[in-house]
Amino acid sequence: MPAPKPDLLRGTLDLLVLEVLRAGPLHGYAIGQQIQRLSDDLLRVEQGSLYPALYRMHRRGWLRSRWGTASSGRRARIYSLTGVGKRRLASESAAWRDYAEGVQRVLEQLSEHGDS
Amino acid sequence: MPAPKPDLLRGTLDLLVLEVLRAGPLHGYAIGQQIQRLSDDLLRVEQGSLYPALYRMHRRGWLRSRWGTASSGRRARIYSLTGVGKRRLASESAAWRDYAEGVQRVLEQLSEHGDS
DNA sequence: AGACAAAATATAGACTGTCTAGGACACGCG
DNA sequence: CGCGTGTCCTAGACAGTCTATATTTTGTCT
Repeated sequence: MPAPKPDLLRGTLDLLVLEVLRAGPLHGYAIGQQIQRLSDDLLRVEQGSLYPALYRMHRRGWLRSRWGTASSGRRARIYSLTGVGKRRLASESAAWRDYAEGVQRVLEQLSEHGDS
Repeated sequence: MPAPKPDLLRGTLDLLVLEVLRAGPLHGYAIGQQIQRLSDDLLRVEQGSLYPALYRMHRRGWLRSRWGTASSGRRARIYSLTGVGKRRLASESAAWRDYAEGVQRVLEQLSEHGDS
């Protein structure tokens, strides 16, 4: 059962939320499930992490929100990307790729032949 | 100039240090430079992050340390992996791969065709 | 109908780890 | 002899996730 390292989630949660919303508006609870589903259960987001993250991103203008109805019929706060959010998604996405690439290089120890 | 997202480093710094030390003992200052070099400058670790991380890992028994001499001739604290550290490297490495894989799947949105 | 589980939002407080911003010391070189 | 730089060290600010708990509404089971 996932939720492995809090410190790994930190730094990627925003990216994950933005990416999930790229496919269309969704409410908070569903966003969490979608992350879990899309990642084939490799990732899990606790509610106590998700909601504060959504407020933060909303406050920063990356998300828009309105009250609506979930597919289950219950009331829910529906989030969608703003223009700023879309641009943010692009930059977070690029930052992640660079970072992951950097880690990968260290793990493979490709460089280093001792020039100088 | 790197050092892009503190929150990305968090969760991988331990892994990076362990991995660099896998190639052999090294002192703190050199570990930081090695991470930067191996990653082709994609990654950068501040001293204020590195030293506390080394103490933490030492305290947890992942690293062994002794006073020695850097290649420059100055005194330096040389770190090396313990048995626990090697095992830790393996598990951190696996956790990273799983996590990165999970993020990748979300970014590609491969699953989900809307069955139900 | 009534009870209970599940969906969905919400929040407080603890905890942990990185950053900025310094300071200290030793060595080598001009 | 003084200065730069390699090297170590630390305090405090800050941000974000976790655990835990509460609340409301809907659907389901007997």
